[in-house]
Amino acid sequence: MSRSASIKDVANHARVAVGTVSNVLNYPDRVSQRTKDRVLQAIDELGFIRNDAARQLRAGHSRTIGLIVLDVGNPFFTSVVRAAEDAAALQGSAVLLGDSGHDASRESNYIDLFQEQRVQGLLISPVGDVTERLDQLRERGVPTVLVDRLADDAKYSSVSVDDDAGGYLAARHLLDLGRRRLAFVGGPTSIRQVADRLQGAQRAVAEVPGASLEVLDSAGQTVLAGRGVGDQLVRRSADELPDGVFCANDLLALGVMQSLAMMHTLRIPEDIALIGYDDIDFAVSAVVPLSSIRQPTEALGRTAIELLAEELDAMGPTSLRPHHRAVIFTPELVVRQSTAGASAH
Amino acid sequence: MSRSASIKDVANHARVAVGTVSNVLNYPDRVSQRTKDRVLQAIDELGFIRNDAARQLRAGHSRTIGLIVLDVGNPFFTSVVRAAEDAAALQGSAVLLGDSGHDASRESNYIDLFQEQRVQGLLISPVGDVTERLDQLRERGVPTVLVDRLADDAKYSSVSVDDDAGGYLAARHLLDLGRRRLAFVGGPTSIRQVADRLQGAQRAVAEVPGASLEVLDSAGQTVLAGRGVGDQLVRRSADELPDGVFCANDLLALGVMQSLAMMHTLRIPEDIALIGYDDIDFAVSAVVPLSSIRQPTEALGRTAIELLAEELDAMGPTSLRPHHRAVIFTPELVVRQSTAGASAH
DNA sequence: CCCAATCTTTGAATCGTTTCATTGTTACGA
DNA sequence: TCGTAACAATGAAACGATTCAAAGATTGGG
Repeated sequence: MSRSASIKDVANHARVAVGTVSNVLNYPDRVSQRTKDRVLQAIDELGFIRNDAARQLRAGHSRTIGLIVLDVGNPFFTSVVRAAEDAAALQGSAVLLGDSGHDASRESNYIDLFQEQRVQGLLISPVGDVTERLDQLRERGVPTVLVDRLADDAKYSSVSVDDDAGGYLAARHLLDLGRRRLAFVGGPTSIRQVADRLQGAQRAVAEVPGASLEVLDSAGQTVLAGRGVGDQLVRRSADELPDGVFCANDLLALGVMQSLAMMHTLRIPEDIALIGYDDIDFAVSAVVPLSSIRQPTEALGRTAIELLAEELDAMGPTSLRPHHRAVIFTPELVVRQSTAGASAH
Repeated sequence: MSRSASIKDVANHARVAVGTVSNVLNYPDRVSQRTKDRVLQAIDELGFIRNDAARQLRAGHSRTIGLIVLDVGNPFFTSVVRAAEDAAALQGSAVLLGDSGHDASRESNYIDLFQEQRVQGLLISPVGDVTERLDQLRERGVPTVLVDRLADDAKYSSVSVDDDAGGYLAARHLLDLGRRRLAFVGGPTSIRQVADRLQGAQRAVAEVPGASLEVLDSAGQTVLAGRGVGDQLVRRSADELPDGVFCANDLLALGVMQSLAMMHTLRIPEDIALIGYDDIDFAVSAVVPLSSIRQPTEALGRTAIELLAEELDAMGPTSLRPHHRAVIFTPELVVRQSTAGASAH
C-alpha cells in the first residue's frame, strides 16, 4: 500500500521540473520529444495517476457535470443518461449521476453534493421547487439545464418533448386508420404530461368532422389500472364501444390489451386499435405488438449537454449575459400490429 | 457571478482564524458557543460551501465510493444502486455511479475516472478482466468489492446471490405442488446464472422419486424467446406436456404465458404451473400474476458497502492484512397465481 | 491573588496540481 | 563570431481546506 506517486515524484524520477511534467500532461506541444519520452516513461514506471482534487483546486472548477434524474429505473431516463454521458465524454467531461427517486430531499442532497464537488454545470429533472437553489448556483457560475421540463420563465435553458404533439400524433394515427370513436385512457389530468397528451389528441379529433373522443380516467398509470379500464370496456355493448384507444402510457395500454385478450371477444386491431406512449421495451413483445409514441431520448440527453456547453461559453468573458434556449423535441410514431392493417370494420 | 466564498472569507467576516472556521465545521465541540454562532452566521451570510477538492487534497482521499454496474436500466442493478447509495449516505459517503453497459472499454474509463477522483473504494460488477486493475487499486489502498460475482479466489470481498439455491427453490416449489413432469426453460447454459439455476433445479428433482426435468433451450432471454418455447409446448399432445415449468428469468416466463394464454387450450396454473426468476415489476401485473424468485437486491447493495467499510478499516494500521469475505445471499420464493392453489390434477 | 489545569483560538505548514514570469538553450542570418 | 528570435525548461506562488503545536484566555482551588 504505497502512497500514490505525485507529479513531484515523476519529476524527480525523470530529472525534470514539476512544471515540465505538468506541461507534458496538459500542453504536450510545448515540450521537446526527448523530454516528453522521458517523462512519459517515468509516469509509466511509477504508475502515476493525476490527482483530480489538486487539479480541480487549482483550476477552480471540475471536469464533471451533475445530472439528477427522477428515476434511473425508468427507461426514459436511462436512455437520456446514457446519451448525456456519451456526449459529455466527447467534450472531455464526466457525468455524476444522481437519482432523486421523486424525493425532494434526495434531490436537495444531490445538489449539495454536486455543489461541494464544484461541478461545471447541472442537468436536472426537478422534483421539488428548486428555482432558488438553481438561481444561487447560477450566481456562482454554475449553469443549469432543465431536462424533460420546460423552463417556467426564460431563466433557464431546457430540453423537453412536446407531449401535445405526441398526443396529436397518436390520435391522428387512429383517425387516419378510419377510426372515429376514440377513447383516451389516462390518469389524473393534474399530471402535466397526461393533460398535454390529451389536449393534443383533442386537437386532432377536432380536425376531423364526425370524430369523437371519450376520456376514460384510470386509477393511476400502471398495467393494473389499464386492466381496470379494459374490464369496463369489455362489458359495454357493441354500439358503445370505441374503435380506437389511445393510452397515456404503454403500461396502461398493456393492461387494456390484457383485458381484451383475456376475454377474447374483442380483437386488436380489428375491433379496437390500440396505441400507447413511451415505446417501452415491452411494447414490442406484447401479445399483440403495441404501437406507441417514442420520445427522442438520445437527442434529449445529447442536446442537454450541448445547451450546457453553450451556457458555459456565454458565461466566460461578458458576465451574466442571458443566453438561454428551450429546445422542444417532437416525438415519433411507431406503428406496430396493434394499429396495423386496413381501416376499420 | 461572484467567486464562491472560501473559508478565509468566512474567517475574515466572522473575525476569527481560518482554523477556527474549520473547527466549527469538523469539530464543533472544540469551539465555544459564542464563536460558533458568529461563524455559522458568517457562513450563512456569505453562502459558503465547502470546496470538496481542497478538503480531499488535504485529506488524501475523498468521501466518495465508485460503483460500476453492468446496466443501470436493469431493475436488479437499479435496486442494488439505490440500496448502496442509502447505506453509503448513512456512513457519510456518496456514491459515484458508472454504467458500463456490458462494455469493457466504458468500464475501464470509469475505473480511470474513479481513480483520478481518488475514490475511497470501488464496488463493481465486472465485464472484462479487471483483476489487474483491481490489484493495482488495492496496492494503492483502494479496496474493491465484487458485486453479483463470486470472487475467483479469495483475493477480494464479494456479494452475490446463490443461483443454485434459487433454482432449487423454484423446482422444489413446483414439486411441493405435486407436479412431477417439470421443464426448465433457459438460454445457453454458458451463462453461469442459467447453468446454476438449472443445476439447483436438477438437485431438487433428484430428491423426489418419479420426478423428471426436461430442459428446453430458448433462443435468448427475452419475451419473444419465451413465446417461441411456449408455441412448441402448445403443439404437444397432452401426455408429452410438462405440468410445471420453471423459466430462467421472468421475461421468458411471460413469453411462455403469452403463448399459452393466446391459445387458451392450456390453463395456468391448473394444467401448467409456471414460475420465473427475478421478480421484475411486470411479474405481478401479468395476465396471470407470475410466481418468481426474488433476489435480495437491497441486502446486496447494503452489504457491499459494509464489506467495503470493513476492508477500509482493516487497511488502516496493520497494512495489507487480507480480510476478505464472500457473502452469498439466498433468494426468496414469491408465490403468486401462476403456481397458486391446490396440487395438480 | 496566584498558579495550574483546562478550554479556545491562532496561523503557518501541508496536500498535488497548474500557471507564468524567468532563465537557459538552440539555431540561424548577418 | 555575435545578436536575436524561437523554443524549452524551470520553480515559486497559488488554489482552499485541515492539522497541530503553540499561544492565549478562563476557571477554580488554595
